[in-house]
Amino acid sequence: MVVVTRVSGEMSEPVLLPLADTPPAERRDAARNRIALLEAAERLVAAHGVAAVTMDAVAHEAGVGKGTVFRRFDSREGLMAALLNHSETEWQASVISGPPPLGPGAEPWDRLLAFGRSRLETTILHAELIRAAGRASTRSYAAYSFIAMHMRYLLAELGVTGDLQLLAIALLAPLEAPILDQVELDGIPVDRVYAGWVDLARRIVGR
Amino acid sequence: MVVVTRVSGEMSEPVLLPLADTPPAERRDAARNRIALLEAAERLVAAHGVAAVTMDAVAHEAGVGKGTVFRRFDSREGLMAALLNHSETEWQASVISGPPPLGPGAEPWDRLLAFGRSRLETTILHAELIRAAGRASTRSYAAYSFIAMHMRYLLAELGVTGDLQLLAIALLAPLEAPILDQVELDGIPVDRVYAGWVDLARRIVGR
DNA sequence: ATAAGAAACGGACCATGGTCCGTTTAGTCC
DNA sequence: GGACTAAACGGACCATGGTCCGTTTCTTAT
Repeated sequence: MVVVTRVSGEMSEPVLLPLADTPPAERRDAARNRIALLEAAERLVAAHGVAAVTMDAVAHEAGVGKGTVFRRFDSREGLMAALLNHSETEWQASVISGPPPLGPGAEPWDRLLAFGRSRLETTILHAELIRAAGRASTRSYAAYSFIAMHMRYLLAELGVTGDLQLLAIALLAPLEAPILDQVELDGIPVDRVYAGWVDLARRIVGR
Repeated sequence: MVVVTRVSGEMSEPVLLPLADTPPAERRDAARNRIALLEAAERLVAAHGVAAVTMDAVAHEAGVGKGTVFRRFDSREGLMAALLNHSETEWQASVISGPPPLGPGAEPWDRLLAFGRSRLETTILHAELIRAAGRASTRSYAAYSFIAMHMRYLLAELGVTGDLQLLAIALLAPLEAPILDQVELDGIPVDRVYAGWVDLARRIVGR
């Protein structure tokens, strides 16, 4: 939303130029509370783990009413998804502009391998949060669309042809929390999962 | 567990030969209640959908206390997983001994394609239940191990070499509910998902 | 048949996610 | 600055999953 300070002279026409269908902008108190809640939640996670992040607890820790938590984040899953997005921002930055081979500058194939490895590790690292975010993590979860998009980009760079969206999903799936769940139950070590994934990538890309 | 009827003559020795660490066998009332609960739950699903399957509702419908429901199935997810297993039994039978190409008798490649298609449809059909079963659906969910095992078998038949377990997971992943969730959000039609999966299979199998 | 022990039962009770609505507060317009 | 409106607030309230423990029922041994 673009705010134009009132033109002092005559013709004191419109002052707000809402871009397309931009949401009406957040009220100050609302914004303040969002931040307070996010920080409170982070504090709770750090101190007592994801399980301790109760809606009541967060509300209390942030010094607001419970209703406020729900108005801001819709549900517990929504709150978790918000935490997740925050956590993954740094990772995204390193993909977009960090050092190679994860960041730009390396050969596509090497970037792909680095991407897979890094994604696998990040998923494991955030596993608790991802599970707690449930479906919200794939929905509003900005992180996911980024991941899928980048994968499509890498596949295109590698000259892969076909339904890139579907191929990207297929290549990403074995690195996602729900699938990893299945794997870890059998006690397979991470390195083997990665090795299997590389083999898969080779077959898909055609190397 | 093997039960040997008492030998009428002398030497009236042991009567129960528990195999290895077989659980102590279910008491009559327990067994009766398990069935009553399962049927009650099925009735509720049929009548009002998965969402209406409340633990209280099931208990009431089965004419049993709530505690009993939990003792039998551990949790709501556990109950859902049980329902799921029941639903999938028929499908499993058609894979094991039904008509080709899903059942035995067809070429491995054709069986693989039929398997993928059928699995995709079944997942969509049971989507609600699968979601409601959550993690229990991959854990105790007997159905899943069957699926994975059959996929490994087909890959082996096709002469695929490598980490078959991992490849099976990768090939199955795009047909699973959580991944399908992502796809359906973008409104991709089922046929396209299937086509994408076939392409994936081709690349993995090497055709 | 009876007694003893183990296992199952049932429903009150607790914790937590989610809703509702009367009250308060940030913006806006004069 | 004061009035007005829409949005945000807060916490009582509800629904539902899950636990607990005193009571009842099955099973086995005598």
